[in-house]
Amino acid sequence: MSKHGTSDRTGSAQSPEDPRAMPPAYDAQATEAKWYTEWMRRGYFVAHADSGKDPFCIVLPPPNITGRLHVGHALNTTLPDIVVRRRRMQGYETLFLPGTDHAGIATQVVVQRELAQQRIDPKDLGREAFVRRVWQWKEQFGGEIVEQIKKMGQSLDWSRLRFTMDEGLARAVRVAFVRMYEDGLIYRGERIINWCPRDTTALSDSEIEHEEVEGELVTFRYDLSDGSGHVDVATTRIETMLGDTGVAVHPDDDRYRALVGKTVRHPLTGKDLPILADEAVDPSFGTGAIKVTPAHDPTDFEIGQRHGLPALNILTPDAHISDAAPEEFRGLDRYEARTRVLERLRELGKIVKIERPYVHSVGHCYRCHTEIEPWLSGEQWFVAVDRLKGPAKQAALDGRIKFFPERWLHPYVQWMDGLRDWNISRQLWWGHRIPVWYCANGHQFAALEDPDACMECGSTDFEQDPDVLDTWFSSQLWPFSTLGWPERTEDLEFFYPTSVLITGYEILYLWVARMIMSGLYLMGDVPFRHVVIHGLVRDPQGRKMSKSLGNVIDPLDVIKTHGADALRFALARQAGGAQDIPLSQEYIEAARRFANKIWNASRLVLSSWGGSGFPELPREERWTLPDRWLLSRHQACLEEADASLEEYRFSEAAQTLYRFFWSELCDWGLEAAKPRLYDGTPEEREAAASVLAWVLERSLRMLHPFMPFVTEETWQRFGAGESVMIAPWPEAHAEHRDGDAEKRFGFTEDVVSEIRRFRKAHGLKDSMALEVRMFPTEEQRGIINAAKQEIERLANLSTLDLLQAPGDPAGCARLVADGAQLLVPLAGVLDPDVERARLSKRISAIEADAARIEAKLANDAFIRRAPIDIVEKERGRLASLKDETAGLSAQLDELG
RNA sequence: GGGCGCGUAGCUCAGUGGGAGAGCGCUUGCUUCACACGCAAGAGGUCGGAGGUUCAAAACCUCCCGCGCCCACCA
Repeated sequence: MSKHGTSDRTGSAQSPEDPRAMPPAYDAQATEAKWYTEWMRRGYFVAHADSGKDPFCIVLPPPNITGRLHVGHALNTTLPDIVVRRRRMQGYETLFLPGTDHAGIATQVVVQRELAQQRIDPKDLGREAFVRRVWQWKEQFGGEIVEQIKKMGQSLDWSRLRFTMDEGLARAVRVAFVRMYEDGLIYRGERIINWCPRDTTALSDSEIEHEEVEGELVTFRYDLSDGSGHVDVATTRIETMLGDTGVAVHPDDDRYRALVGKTVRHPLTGKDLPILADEAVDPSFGTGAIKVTPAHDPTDFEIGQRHGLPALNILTPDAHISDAAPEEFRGLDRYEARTRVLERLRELGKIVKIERPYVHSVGHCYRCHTEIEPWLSGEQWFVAVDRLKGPAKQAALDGRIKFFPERWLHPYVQWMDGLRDWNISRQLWWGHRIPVWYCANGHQFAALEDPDACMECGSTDFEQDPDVLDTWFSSQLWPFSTLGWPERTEDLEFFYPTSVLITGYEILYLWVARMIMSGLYLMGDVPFRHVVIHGLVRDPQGRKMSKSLGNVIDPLDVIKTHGADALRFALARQAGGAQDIPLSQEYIEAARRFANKIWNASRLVLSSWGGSGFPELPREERWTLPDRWLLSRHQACLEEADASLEEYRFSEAAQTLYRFFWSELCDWGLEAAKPRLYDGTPEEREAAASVLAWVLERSLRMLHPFMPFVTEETWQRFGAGESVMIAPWPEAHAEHRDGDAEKRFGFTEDVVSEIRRFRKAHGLKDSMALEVRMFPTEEQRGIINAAKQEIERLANLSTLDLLQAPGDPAGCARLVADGAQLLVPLAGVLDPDVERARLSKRISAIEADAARIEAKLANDAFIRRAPIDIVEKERGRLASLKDETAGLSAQLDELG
């Protein structure tokens, strides 16, 4: 790449050899293809733990390898990249660490589905062959995912790419498991778990999605065994009564006090079931008595435990009626059984009433959406959370971990409070196999390495637990397992705790909360200091993106047509306050146009600026009013963007930059500089170009985290360094803030706009230069003199004459702008009707304004209580409005 | 049952105590030496409703209406 600045390009025509030659339209495709490779080649993404800089680390939430990414991932990777790129420019040693997640159940399901299409039953393949198939799947989609992420421009350190089942992380999982096992935090137990009958595996509480379902609440009758009466109980799952082993009432319930200790007779099995008293029963619900089904309901299981009731499991793993039930129901699936049991009870006259529809909440599998069965599946592995949740809660409460936005703290704390032991065993093949072995002599042991013999007795007759771990068990280690834990690597020492975690609210509990627990337990410190929660990307109608709706957007399609910068900016511009993001074509197109705007603004500035390197401002004495205004606005933009980004308010920062760049820099700053750029003395040209170059170059740096490609491509043309990626984040210049310049330039904007309005109202051609006279106040005279040629150009005036005495308004159209009277000697040629309409409209608008202010000022309480500067401001506004109406009204009178 | 978010221009949304904003769409004019992926001007809003606090409310408080989400062992 050739260096620039060896020749003076000012005013010279662009030639193909000119390295600054820029075509009139920005070419995102070419630029993006070029720069990502180049950044990689130069090693900009690679972190160095020994650089001596302060560390800044974000681990990417690892996408599942279930398939290609969707635009939700574009958001998920872009927001952290924005943060990382800015911190890198601020001089931190940044590590943005990529990886993918094996996503146990989710991936197993998609691979099974694929096999099903080839009519292959995983059981026929066997465990090992099946797992090999999944690894093949991983190789394909893991690779595609990486390519997708690269296309988005994310500055991830690919030399540290990890996968939740790679060798190092498998080791981490083992060490974590064994440590927790030996510490008594992991135990094996038999209790009711959430069972997905379709995936035939247990699920944790967090993997259940509750949904309102219309069912029926059936109240049926249990007759007392001694025939002396009955107890009525209600249920929404009548088939489970096949597994009833008792009836329970509240101990203080007088209605049933006499029945406690007696038995009822099961109408379908003939067995006697005890009536017992337990605090868990809510006497105010239904009949106040409940059927107890220990094998199929968590509450009932606990009641059964307390009272020594047997657990009668009447369901098979795929939710058919098991052999434990009476013969006539065996083999039925749960819904058929529901109907049949109801029929039988009705025949027996045991149905008391049926409430239908009865809306209640039912758990569904978060992967396949099948109704969950609370089920006694046999032994499962659990993480005991009591010792983990306290510290995890405390870390958030005392601010060691901060949530952005802060309102997510409360759901987190509440979730921790209500947390119960975590079921981590899954009856799947794809995942980290539980590192526990059982020997023929009944020993059970956990081991870091696959053993050759039983660690207790040396027996070689042993086998490993067939289950795998919940995929989130490995995910929870992500912030440190990826850095090398359990080894005390340089990376781990340097980058842990990581700085920020940025992710969607949907995995706050599944993932974020657990990383905090495990980080505190295994590392002794929080896994990250800030948690930034963002929303979900939705379709333009606000619907979730899903394959079944067919509204999934592949980020690569967007990038192909609009560019990665456009996608990034569109997302960032809408990513505020953890709100969901309805991603519409319009936003993306607006962002694409913005990239083009950046390109063209750069084109203009670079064609005028002859320097090379970081632009330097001219001496302050040379700054014109538009310069001062622009520098002031630019500084304001930096301050606002910085403040927003420190709090991770991406949309706010993006909007601030967008507005400054387009509405201020381009619409006014560049336009106001043109008189000097095109018609000024060489000194004026250079000064104007330098100010623009200085502001633009810094603006490109500020925009770089959002739009890395277009900013790099344009920034290169300054010849200020290797890459904008590693250029410093702009330093603040508080001294550039200039309220006076902003006020004065605001006046010139008003004058220009007023003249443009006038021209438009009368349909005067843009090409027709107007002559305008004014008799300004001293203050106005100063302002006009400071920006006369700018006003003339912006409003397309032939001359703007400043009179020494009030001019004769006869024959002139009168305009007012911010209290200043402007005379346009054109009255004779203007349509009086149009002029009258124009004047009337302006006058009534002003009068409405004035009336409101007058009412305010007439309010005694306002004068007394409002701050003096507010009152003065209103007085000033009123006075100037009065001035304006006076002139306009006079003219209206003259027109008759 | 508990908690949270949202309701502002036709659409999507920003705006948290002092003159109602942006993008897109719409109307009108303009190929002017960065950009028609553009420039300029304009139309369009009882800021969900009702009370309250305040000199002053789109913003703060209360209630209500509507939409959405999360949590919960409502049998």
